[in-house]
Amino acid sequence: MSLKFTIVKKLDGTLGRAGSIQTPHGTIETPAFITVGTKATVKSLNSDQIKEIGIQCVLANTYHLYLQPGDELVKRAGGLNKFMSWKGPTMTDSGGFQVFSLGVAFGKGITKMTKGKELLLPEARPDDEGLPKLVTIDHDGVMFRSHLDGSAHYFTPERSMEIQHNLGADIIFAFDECTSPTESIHYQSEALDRTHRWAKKSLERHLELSKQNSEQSLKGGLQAPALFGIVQGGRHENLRKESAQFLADLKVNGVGFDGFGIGGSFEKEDMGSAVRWANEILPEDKPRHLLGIGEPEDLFQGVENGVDTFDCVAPTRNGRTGTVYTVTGKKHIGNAEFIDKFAAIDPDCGCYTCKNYTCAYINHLFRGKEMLAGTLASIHNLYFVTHLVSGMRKAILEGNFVRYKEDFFNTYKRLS
RNA sequence: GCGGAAGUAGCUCAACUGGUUAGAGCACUCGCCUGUCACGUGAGAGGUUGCGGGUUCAAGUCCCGUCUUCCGCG
Repeated sequence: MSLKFTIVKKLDGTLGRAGSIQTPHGTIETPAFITVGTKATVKSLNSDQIKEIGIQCVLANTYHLYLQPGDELVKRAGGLNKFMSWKGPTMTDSGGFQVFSLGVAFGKGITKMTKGKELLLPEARPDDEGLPKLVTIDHDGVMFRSHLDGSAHYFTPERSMEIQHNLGADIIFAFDECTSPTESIHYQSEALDRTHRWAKKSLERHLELSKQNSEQSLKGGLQAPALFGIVQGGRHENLRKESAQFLADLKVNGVGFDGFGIGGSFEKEDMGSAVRWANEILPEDKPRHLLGIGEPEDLFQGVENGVDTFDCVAPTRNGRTGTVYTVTGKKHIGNAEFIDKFAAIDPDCGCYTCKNYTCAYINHLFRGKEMLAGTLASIHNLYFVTHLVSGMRKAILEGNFVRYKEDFFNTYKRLS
């Protein structure tokens, strides 16, 4: 496999560690925050801006790129890196999250992270009646109805691997079923069996394709990616542990996964323990990615519990919709208090936005619905989160992680 | 000066022949967003219906007066 993971230093008394992941397109120093670029673009930013922020890696999406412009086209373009003109490491998600986001979550306001356990009660679940259904799950795969034009597309683990190999990211993920936090333990268990069955099929097909790829790469084709298996199991300790063990042990012709993703949806307070259950079992010498997690408090929890990389839409989506991160918490930059605040979002921030623009100006851009608004806020938010996590790495290496965390939460308050 | 039309939320406009608590869009205020269906979305505040009389059980709506604006004619 084309990936090498090295642990440089561990965080005493926890599962945390600082290390590096070497990929064909460069090294990711971990812990690291990875930026989401679903459709081969970090929304509103170009490659130079992504690089200047200090972003190490971009994660794109299989389902979206398969629908548009098509994985074959991306392959013809020379792969994801060339297509989007990004020289650093890349990942692609398998489409497993869309089983959830376009499935049971579609149009119902259910999110990956629930707040308040009442949502987990069956009687609080929204009714299915009259709502559009874009996903049908069966034993072998998932039928998606395109959110773009309604056309039907059947995804299997094998198909997801083929698409991801065409896209050509450095790290790809097994096709899984991301379940809703509102599902019963019975359903979670059933879904987990599916995810495990699909994990094996993903690995098998991946190895076949890798063999073909390596023959092609001698002739100048794309290098074979590394494959991460995904741990599921919802909020349940036994399922999480079972899943971690299954994936850790899974081998095809003596070859296992190159790393692991931890997926699923959580009740806010349960996330840390769900991650710990998995990471206590997953092999220490393989990298672990926590899928779709990204608020500052969650990132600290993830790192302490042994997560190496994260991806999350929060910095970019929040930025585009007017919420910015500051050392005292999140703020709505479009609010009236910023109309005439002629100072940077954070005077001590080193990002391009804070070095060049005032709150008043960004407030004006949001009120005027100017495109630059989302760009400037995204730059700031990505810088904030990226450097928060790289700061954790530095703190682990220097042995002052606890103080780093305390200093952060001394001023940072959650909005809600 | 004469004739006509129109005055309803900050703005643009609704409200069948009089009939509950005068609505909507935008703007405004405040939320929300965690492997992107997303430059998305929810809620709230905001009106003595130009002003003054009258008819009626009941008036944004009908009548009279008055003010303002627009159009046409002098």
